[in-house]
Amino acid sequence: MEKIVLIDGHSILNRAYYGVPDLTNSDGLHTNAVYGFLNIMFKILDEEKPDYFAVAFDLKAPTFRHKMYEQYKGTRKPMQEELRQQVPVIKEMLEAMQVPLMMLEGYEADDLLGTVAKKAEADGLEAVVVSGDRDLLQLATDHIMIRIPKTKKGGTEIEDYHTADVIEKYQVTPIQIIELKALMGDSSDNIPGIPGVGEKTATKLVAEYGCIENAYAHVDEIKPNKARESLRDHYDMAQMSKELATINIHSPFELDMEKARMTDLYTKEAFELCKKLEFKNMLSRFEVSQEEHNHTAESFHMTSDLTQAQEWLEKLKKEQQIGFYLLSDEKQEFCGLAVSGKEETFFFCNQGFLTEQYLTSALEELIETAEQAVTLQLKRQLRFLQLSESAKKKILDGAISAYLLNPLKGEYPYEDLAKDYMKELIPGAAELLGKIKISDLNAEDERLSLLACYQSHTALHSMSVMLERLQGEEMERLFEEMEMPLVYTLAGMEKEGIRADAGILKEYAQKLGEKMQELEQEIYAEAGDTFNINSPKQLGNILFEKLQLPGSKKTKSGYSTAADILENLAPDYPIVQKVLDYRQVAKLKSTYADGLAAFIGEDGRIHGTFHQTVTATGRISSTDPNLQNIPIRTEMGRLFRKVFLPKEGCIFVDADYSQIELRVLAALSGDEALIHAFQNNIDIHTLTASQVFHTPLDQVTPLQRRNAKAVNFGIVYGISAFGLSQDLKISRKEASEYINNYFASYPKIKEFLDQAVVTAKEQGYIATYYHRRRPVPELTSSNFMQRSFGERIAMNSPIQGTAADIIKLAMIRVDQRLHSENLKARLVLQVHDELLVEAPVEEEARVREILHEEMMGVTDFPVEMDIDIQSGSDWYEAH
DNA sequence: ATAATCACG
DNA sequence: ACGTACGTGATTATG
Repeated sequence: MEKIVLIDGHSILNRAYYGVPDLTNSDGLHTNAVYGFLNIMFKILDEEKPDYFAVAFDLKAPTFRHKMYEQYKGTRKPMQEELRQQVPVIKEMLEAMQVPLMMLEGYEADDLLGTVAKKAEADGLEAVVVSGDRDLLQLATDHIMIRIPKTKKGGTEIEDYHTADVIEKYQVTPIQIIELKALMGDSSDNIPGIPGVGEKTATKLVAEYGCIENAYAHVDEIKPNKARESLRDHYDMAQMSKELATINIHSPFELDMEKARMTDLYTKEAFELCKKLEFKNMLSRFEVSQEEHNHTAESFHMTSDLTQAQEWLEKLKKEQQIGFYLLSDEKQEFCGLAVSGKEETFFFCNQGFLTEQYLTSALEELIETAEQAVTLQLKRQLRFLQLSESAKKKILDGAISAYLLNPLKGEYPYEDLAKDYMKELIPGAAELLGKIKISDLNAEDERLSLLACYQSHTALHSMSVMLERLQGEEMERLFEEMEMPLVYTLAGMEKEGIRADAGILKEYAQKLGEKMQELEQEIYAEAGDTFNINSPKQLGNILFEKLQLPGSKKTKSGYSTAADILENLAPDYPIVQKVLDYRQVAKLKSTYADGLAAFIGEDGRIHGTFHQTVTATGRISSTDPNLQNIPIRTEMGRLFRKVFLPKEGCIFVDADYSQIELRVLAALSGDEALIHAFQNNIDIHTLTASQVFHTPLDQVTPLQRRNAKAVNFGIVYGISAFGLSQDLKISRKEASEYINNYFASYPKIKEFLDQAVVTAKEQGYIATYYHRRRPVPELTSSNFMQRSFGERIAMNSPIQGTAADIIKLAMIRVDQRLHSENLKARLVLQVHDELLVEAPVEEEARVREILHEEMMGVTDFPVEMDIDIQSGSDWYEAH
């Protein structure tokens, strides 16, 4: 049997608009709705494989049905501008794909869909109607299926309805959907309905009386008094609603079935439009045009031959600026080298005479010869290279420059750089490789070449644009003098790693395991049931339902069992304390005891990864494992620091900035009181306590100091009375009193924080002392919560970011000193305000001096940076 | 894949 | 009235 698919254009476009996060192409054109529409359309067509296909749209002029409603209600909601501008785009796309658009003056899309679907059914076809609008359910029969897509996170789910499905879900026949809608109304479809009649009552009425007219015939019998009276009072409304809800299946519209016959959607015009809209993962659907899609690849060449390679390398030596990319596989094994000149890119396979040794040396030479060399993700490649200091200075990393230009993206794959800075659409790694692993490919596989060449090509050709932008935004020095040198420091730290004792870890794991079992049994005994304590859902049910504990709070999926809630209950309920203990022990065992052990390499050291392009503020992050969140706040956790040891003959020297963020705040704001306090070594939390609580300095109680410390934290986080009240478990009123007192004592800080918000609103971004930018799009949100979030970001980012800049500069300087003074001591960890150095015992004194000089010497603020230095034979002792 | 929780600064 | 403190990453459970 032949089949026709009909799409409700506006309805699906609307669904897509709200279901797909905002997308724009380089021209600033919003494309999310079009993108979502096409995804839904392709999915449906792939599933249905119809013989005919058309899309219905309303015409702009108000239709009869809407006019009627507008008289009643006065206005209609205007369509959002971002959505409105996408309507002509999707129409253009469909026309390019030769899909007929069904439109008729005076009729809604619903009417055309109904008319065509019924006609198709009568002609012996299967019809599939796709809409987000449940009104359409009235069309369902055994041969007309209504499909309602729901854009969920992670994909599109579609609800399908034939007659039986409608009855099952709504307890009424499809045609009675009209009655149902007329009674209960539908705000999204502008049907008023009967006041006071909701889904329940409407369903009951329809089930009982079949239709509205019959319900009115028996209106005296209707049970709920309210509904009966409302029905009586609103007879005219019921009639109008029914008319509004009824789809006209006899509209004078005829679909030209020949034009609707499915042909190839993937026309040249559609391809061009997709390209313009930058729907690059849709381009793969256009098989015919794939070659054109890859036109840049025409300038790529590969070889495994030594003579050929030598010839190409000679050619490359004449280039002033080169791009390069050392390709490695998942196991970090060398796979080949790509080098780009102005016109062409060459790939050298890891094959025959072209060994890793040969190729890396060749690249080192090329970098020496060139004036500038550009790559992406340099740090990964440094394991293969030995560069002179002069060579290091010539290299730029495009992923890092892209991060500086927009630190909110999180990832900077080459295809994004090509799109954003070169207006080139090229296939990404996922598209090139699919699920294939690089290590499974032959050394001469063309896909390896393409991958490396695209990286190299993009690095080279995007950099000029990015440099210009960086210049314009005054971040050139940040890039070249801070971020690029830091790459080498971080690479050194990763290569060095940090020694960790597997034996001690195993011992802790054992002990923690025993403790866990103990607690587990005790918890089960007190709960009178066994359950999975690690499951917040099960735990919440046990605590707040079975045991009826008070103070439950909501989350999206049940009760909150977060620590701050449980801590309130712990003093009164032993089981809660045990759950908290269990959680702590379980965390320590899984993340640290077992977790860290898995990362100890054959050399007895952990080689984690530091990320330079991840955080929004400019901080470094750490993974595999995260070495920046090793426990310290509880003694049981702190013991893990005894696992981290210096190698034979070495000692740890640990230096951390004291109060770096508050010192930065003092410097940036110029607040005299705060500057004076730091200059005179006054305990900052005690001072704040004395100001906030109007108490003489020498009479501040420990509790007051603790609370003042929370206020200081709050200031750095972008203060809010609510946040502070929550943290200190005090009323919002008290919290805002604290804050007011604080600002009265430090007026320039208030000025500074207010100015940060104003500046961020004006410019769209906020910057650190060293010009690092963070965009704050949240500030334009119409949502109060979002906007407040943006304000806190604007207050916090320059502080956190400037502190991050300072320690980055310190790292570079310390690292350079260690090298230039030919010391064996090496930087091994950075934890945001702390540097850990592994030093031969005889170098300890020198290293302490260097740390002191370089960490303090970064800034010349009116407030000096201060550091604490300690040494020890493990990290526990040294910090 | 996402949410909840918790480790750090 | 709204409903959160800023920045991260790993683990576990669960859809």
